[in-house]
Amino acid sequence: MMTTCANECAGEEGGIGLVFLEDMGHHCCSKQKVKRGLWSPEEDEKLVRHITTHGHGCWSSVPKLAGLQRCGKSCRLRWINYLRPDLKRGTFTEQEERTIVDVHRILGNRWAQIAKHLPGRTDNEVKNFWNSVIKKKLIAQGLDPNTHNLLSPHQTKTKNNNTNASKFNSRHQHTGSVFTMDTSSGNKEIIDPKTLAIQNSYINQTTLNESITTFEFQNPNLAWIDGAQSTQYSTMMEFSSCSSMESTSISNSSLPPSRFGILGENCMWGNAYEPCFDRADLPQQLEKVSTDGQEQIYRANNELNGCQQTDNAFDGCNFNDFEFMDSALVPPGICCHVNSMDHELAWDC
DNA sequence: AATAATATCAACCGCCGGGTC
DNA sequence: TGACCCGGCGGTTGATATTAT
Repeated sequence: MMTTCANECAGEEGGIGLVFLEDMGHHCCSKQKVKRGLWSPEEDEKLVRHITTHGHGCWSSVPKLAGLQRCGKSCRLRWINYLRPDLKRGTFTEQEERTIVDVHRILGNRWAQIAKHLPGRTDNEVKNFWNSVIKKKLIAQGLDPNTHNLLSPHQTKTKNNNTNASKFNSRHQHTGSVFTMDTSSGNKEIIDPKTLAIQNSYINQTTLNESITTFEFQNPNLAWIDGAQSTQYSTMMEFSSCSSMESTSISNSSLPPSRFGILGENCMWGNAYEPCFDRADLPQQLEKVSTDGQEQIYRANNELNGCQQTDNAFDGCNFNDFEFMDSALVPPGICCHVNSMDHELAWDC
């Protein structure tokens, strides 16, 4: 028989000098006077003593059993976010910071999921750290913290005066990249990135030569890769050919190194660099590399679209600063560049 | 030293999905 | 089948700490 929280909470009385909530909020404790605000050391002690002795059981019954004038939700939150013995305190390490950025790129604001990749950290802690630190760093580097894509010059100007973004745009524009056109599908269905994140997008593999293999995300709804809402082509990435999941590096490639990692059991994340030209003009602005069945492989022309060499603008900037630009999910089991975690995300340029 | 502005983070609020009746 | 409860989650708030003026 289920015991209702309201019944359990009935009869509780507020103490003197505390801030109590009456007749509002806390739907589970609507008939109870509950204290709000910061927890006192005495309350913490009561809660810890109760949970270490009896376990929390039903959270709604914890306040009464522990002698607290809080609602069950508040007790649960206090325990999970602050009193739990396995919590890691202190500032986030660089490794943790990278993990947050990497996983956030895949999952978005799913803080609880992200926190699972950081032992001892809570979703609340991760969320606060993101909002107060990481978000600002990304913006300072000209990246949209929501999509992890480049901010447009306008957005960059609006959100931040830092000029790194425009510098990076310039650099990006002469990066040769390989793409593929999906000429067989007219499917423009827009897919939720979060949904895509849990799908096993099939990848088509094309070997261009002995050392370079390209992989195509065949799902035509690859909006997620470059942040566009719907595209009919998908970004290609270059990988060194190898036969296992062992770490490898790209050789003899004009591309900056791509980064990949394994996320959970069923998916893998990675990033690549995208071209700077308008998608609508894609076929005209790419040099055809090869044709393989229905797929046409293109390489971006370095001189296209008015993109000029602007290396000087990047003196002193490490390309690693921008390695986490674009990302995509690929299913596990393919071989690719997997040394992402070896790369430092250098926040300072 | 005083005040204002900004950053940090603990806690709350409201919603949602799953389970039970 | 619908109402209710609970745990969990993400967004937001507000108190406090820190930094700038």
